[in-house]
Amino acid sequence: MSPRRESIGQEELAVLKFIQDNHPATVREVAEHFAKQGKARTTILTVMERLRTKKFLTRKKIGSWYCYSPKQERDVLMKSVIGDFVNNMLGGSLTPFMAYISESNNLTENELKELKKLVRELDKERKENKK
Amino acid sequence: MSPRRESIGQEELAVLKFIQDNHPATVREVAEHFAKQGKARTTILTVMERLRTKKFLTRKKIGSWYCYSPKQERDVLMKSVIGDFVNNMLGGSLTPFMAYISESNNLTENELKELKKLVRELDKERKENKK
DNA sequence: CGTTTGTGACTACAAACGTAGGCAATGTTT
DNA sequence: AAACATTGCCTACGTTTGTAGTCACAAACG
Repeated sequence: MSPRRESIGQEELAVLKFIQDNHPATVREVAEHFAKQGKARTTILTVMERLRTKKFLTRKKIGSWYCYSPKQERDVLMKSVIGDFVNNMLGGSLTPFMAYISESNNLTENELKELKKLVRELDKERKENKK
Repeated sequence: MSPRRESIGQEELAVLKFIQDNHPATVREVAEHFAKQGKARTTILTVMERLRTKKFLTRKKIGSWYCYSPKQERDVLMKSVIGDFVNNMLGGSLTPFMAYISESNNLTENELKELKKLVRELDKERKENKK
């Protein structure tokens, strides 16, 4: 009876995203980037090793240092992060999310456009499945 | 430099939701409900007290025992839970969320209907703001 | 009134995450 | 080769969340 969420934390995600955009990456490269936010080199190292334990990263020795690469693409990762959130926190329902979008007017022009496209697609699928 | 996320955990949210649906509630009532999931009475007590510390619950002594009530309505709470998630994990962008909805076909008939309504509303707002 | 039961406060512990220091091995520079 | 820098491993500590035990006090019951 202990918390075993086996998920990913905020900082871990930040590091993982950076590596997804800059792989293969050494610890030094990643640490240099996050040094701007005051993070110590060993902090980044620890996070990266934890991400490796959790199977979000792989590493390979090239020459005399390790190069890390992501196991999954950005969109696959985000899908699972969001899926966990929806299941664990929203109880699987998307309704609260729509309320959120509707009440906090913070959709960009582009996001609204995407949303419309999404609705069209879903609608089309729905009709095809109905046939 | 420590994690100060000041948010709400999965189990805490479950307890809070139950209280929102059944307030005012005593610890005993809540504990009885969660006993089905094997939770001990003191576990629920601890969670409820933590929720009180975090200002999600208030309590009032009625007779000789405490009655707990939520500080906020369900939709307000969910809005802030989702807002935190979007800001902390998605970096403020809703795009990944749309990708999630689009790829994991798990919208109910009703959710799709809500989504369409949402788009119509947003569109109308957008046009009015443009004027 | 004494015993049993309910209730709440306090304490505790494990796991996950964020953070980082120390140190040894390896690489670089003069 | 000696001194200095880079890199990786191990250990550690604070906070948050999930879980629960102990204990004291209050209430109920016989």
